[in-house]
Amino acid sequence: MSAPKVIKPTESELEILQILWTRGLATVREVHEELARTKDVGYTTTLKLMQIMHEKGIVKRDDSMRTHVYQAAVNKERTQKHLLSKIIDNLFGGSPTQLVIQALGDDAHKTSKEELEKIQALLDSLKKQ
Amino acid sequence: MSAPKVIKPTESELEILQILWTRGLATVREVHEELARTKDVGYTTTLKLMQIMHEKGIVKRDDSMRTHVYQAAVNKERTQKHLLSKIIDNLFGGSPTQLVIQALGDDAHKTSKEELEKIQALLDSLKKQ
DNA sequence: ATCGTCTTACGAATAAAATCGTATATTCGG
DNA sequence: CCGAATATACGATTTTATTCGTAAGACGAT
Repeated sequence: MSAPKVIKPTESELEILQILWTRGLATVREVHEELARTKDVGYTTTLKLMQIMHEKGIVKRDDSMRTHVYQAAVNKERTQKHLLSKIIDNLFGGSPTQLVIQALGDDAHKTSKEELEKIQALLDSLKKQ
Repeated sequence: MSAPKVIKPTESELEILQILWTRGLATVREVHEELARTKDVGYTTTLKLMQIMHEKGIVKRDDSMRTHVYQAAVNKERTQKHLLSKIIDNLFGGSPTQLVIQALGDDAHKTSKEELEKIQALLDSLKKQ
């Protein structure tokens, strides 16, 4: 009867989750170095963030070693879906179509021919139902 | 030479913007009553939020009357695109395709046949280019 | 003119997020 | 063994967002 855990990572937490989702396992140092490539942030800040995420249950960690090893504790797709659903409500008045249209028209992220085909395939299968 | 203004409304601000985008013009009272239908919030909270948005330049207002009349000062599509772009980076590793796939598969917002057709049309026109 | 209502303004309390300094422990090279 | 480097823990500060109480002015009805 446990309520489906509400997932609401902050922006910073999302950055870290992305790294963990990609790498699977990672130490604070590894995560930090990846973060530091794109933003100016101190090591202890990253550490603290990951500790907080651990308290919240967003990440798991193996602390049997001196250097702890972290991994995401929340499912990537589920988190994406959850947040996206909120954005659809918040920003697109509940219409996923509007969101899709804006996303495909986003000049900052050109969609390649191959990707269009992928979407086409999904569209086809949705239309069949 | 003005830098393209960075638009970063908070969640609460977004709720208000949605109302203003729909109505065009609205008083604090009108916005508040619409907000109050879905969440429990005090009038002065709404007022304050809209005042802050005014300071930030997110909304304009006509204060020639005692009851001020507000309207959005930021463009809807541009704001959506901007925020979406950030989400694509933040949550989908830069791939709009992934976002589209998740959005179309969102059970909380079933996509109707008509909407699928709309997306199909957009897809067709993108493929031509 | 007065009362009750509605308005904005303003300041303050609370909460949440992000940042970092310092302390302490562990490890490793020499 | 000793010192430098590296790790975590912890607390404090800063920043941003949210919420609301209170005051003061304007308005309308009586």
